[in-house]
Amino acid sequence: MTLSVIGDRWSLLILRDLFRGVRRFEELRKDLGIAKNILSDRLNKLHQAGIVEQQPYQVKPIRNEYFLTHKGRDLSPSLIALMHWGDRWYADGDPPTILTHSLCDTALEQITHCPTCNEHVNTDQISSRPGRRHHLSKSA
Amino acid sequence: MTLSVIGDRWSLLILRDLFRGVRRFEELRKDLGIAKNILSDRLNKLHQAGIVEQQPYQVKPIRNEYFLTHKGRDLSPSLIALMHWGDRWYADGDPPTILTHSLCDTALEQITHCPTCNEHVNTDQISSRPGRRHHLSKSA
DNA sequence: ATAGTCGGTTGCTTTTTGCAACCAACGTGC
DNA sequence: GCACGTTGGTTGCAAAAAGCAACCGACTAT
Repeated sequence: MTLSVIGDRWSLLILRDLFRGVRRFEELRKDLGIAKNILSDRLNKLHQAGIVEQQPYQVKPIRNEYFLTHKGRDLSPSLIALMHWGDRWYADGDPPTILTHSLCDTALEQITHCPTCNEHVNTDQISSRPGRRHHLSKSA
Repeated sequence: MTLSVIGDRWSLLILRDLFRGVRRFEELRKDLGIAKNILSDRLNKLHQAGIVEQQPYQVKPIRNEYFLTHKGRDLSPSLIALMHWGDRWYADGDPPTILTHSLCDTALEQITHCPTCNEHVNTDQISSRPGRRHHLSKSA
């Protein structure tokens, strides 16, 4: 499910840019180097999925600015985590984008937390178990 | 960069399965419904990218089990975040996979944390600023 | 020995993406 | 008012990626 929405070459990059405050079609296209028809298609699909909101800043012809919905902003932990991963393993200088706490401008961290032990959990202390459903699905 | 490695329809799903403990080719194929040639290709690419490790459990012909490397396990915060997002917005019952703290079997949480304020940050308190580099790149 | 499974590879079809051309409506200069 | 550039698209065609079916060698179970 999740990846049927954002699991292509461009959607996450578009979302990252929207997150970063890029709003207009042409800005997105230039920044990402994406073909216009694909960008158009992805923005519409993300809109249909309720992740992106279109706000016309002009009618005749309709011209939109693109914003993240609540559902879209709710992807931020994923984006932060992916960006940090890229920074750790592919850093060749300063990271291109830093997400910060708007109140103090500090770069944010992602923490995996155990509510029972009330402590930080690092990656080799993570197990997995299936949910109650029988069939496996593509929820992530 | 990041998305040139994991930004396709299957890689994240494969990683999620590996994370979940699926080890063998045929298991992956059945679970995901992916074509064999694509699975073969993705596993090789992930191997080349240093994300997946191949351990032969049989020679003649060589047959591998697939494991995550440290670099691969380091994607877990991203996977957790994406799975949680899917659970929140597309839940139709119990989540298909639950990641837990191996010490106490509690389902894990993802927290966005500000090291300066030393507190949890929710999505509408997040800003972004560019890193020092001039050109924009695809690091996440 | 026969059948079935596992982990692939090869070749072909279908789907997705990329690219270039085009277009309508606006803004800008004159 | 008119030419010219910009923005935000759409359309049509070529290229790349993914899906599908067939095959294959080595093992395993009967």
